[in-house]
Amino acid sequence: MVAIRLDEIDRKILAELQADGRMTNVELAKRVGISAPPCLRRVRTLEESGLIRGYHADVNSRELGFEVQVFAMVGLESQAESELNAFEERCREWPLVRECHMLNGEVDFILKCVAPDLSSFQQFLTGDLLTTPNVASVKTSLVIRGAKDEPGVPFDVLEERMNRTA
Amino acid sequence: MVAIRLDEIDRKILAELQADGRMTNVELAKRVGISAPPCLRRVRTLEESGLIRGYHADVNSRELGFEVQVFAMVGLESQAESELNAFEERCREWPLVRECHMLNGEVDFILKCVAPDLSSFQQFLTGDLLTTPNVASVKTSLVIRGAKDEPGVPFDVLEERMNRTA
DNA sequence: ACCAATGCGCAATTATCTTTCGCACTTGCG
DNA sequence: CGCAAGTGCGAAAGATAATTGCGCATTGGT
Repeated sequence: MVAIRLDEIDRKILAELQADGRMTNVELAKRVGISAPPCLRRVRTLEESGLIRGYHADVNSRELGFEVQVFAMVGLESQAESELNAFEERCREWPLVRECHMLNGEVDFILKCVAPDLSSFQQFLTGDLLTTPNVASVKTSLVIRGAKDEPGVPFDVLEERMNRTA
Repeated sequence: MVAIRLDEIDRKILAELQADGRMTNVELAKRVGISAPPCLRRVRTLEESGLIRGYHADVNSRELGFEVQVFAMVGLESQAESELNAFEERCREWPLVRECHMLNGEVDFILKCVAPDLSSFQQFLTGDLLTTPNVASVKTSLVIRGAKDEPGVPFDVLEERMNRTA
């Protein structure tokens, strides 16, 4: 994956598509100040370079019946690379685990999980997570309420940095 | 927001749009097994009902220069509702904070943060987060590497539940 | 059995995307 | 300095997709 040089227009495109991924190409072109064809070419380039990984509908999981969100801090017995990989692979296979990040510090992994209800989660916790070999400790915290949830890039910060460097 | 009754087709639509938010309506209709017009009508209904919150491009923040990801566990002095709201409002204003969740247990909030580099984050930590009134303790953990990151709904689990209930 | 309501599919219109072409600007070499 | 090659842009035309209106079938209730 080559490092693509991004100009102001590319960054605007990314910001707009992050805000509204279904925007039409003509609308996008209008907003970033160029005509449609070169705009589409830039988008394609951004997609092929991997800077745009994809587009996803943001589905309200709570309304769909996943009312429980839990963060789980996991510590392992062994931190050998093979063991770390093995645990990560397990996480990829568990549908209730939506995110898995390896951390520094005393905890090895943090997992973001969803579940339809508490008993479903407990079932997963005791039946799957805690019975996984090499798992030494798990501390879970229920999400009481969400105050902010905007995965993505803060483009305002990015612009500021670019202007400083330029 | 009324509770919408979802049939199999609606759930397929949600799953497909979560996987690929830019899919054309005709392609979507083909995949879920109906013709284009009723498919579009269903999508509009799902959007208006709030089940689909929006569509977003998934931008590779690391490639864009945000190489640092940090989870911050925050404890407050006072957990009065007004204080909780005040802290949440702060989080919404900080661009480096992408997620803020209120938790049960000893920690009051967990924050997912991004930053261009460590010093930027430290600047935010010492300059903003730690100087915020009512913040009692902050424990941060750097993300070493990400193993899974698929925000959204596990539709396979949902289908299984529906079939069991039906 | 009838009627209303809901949802699907067809067809036509409208909007959008894709492709091709030509032009202007920059870059590098003679 | 001049010229050729490469790159990016905008305009226009053909292809594709989205949207709307309407008729019909199915369902649920009377």
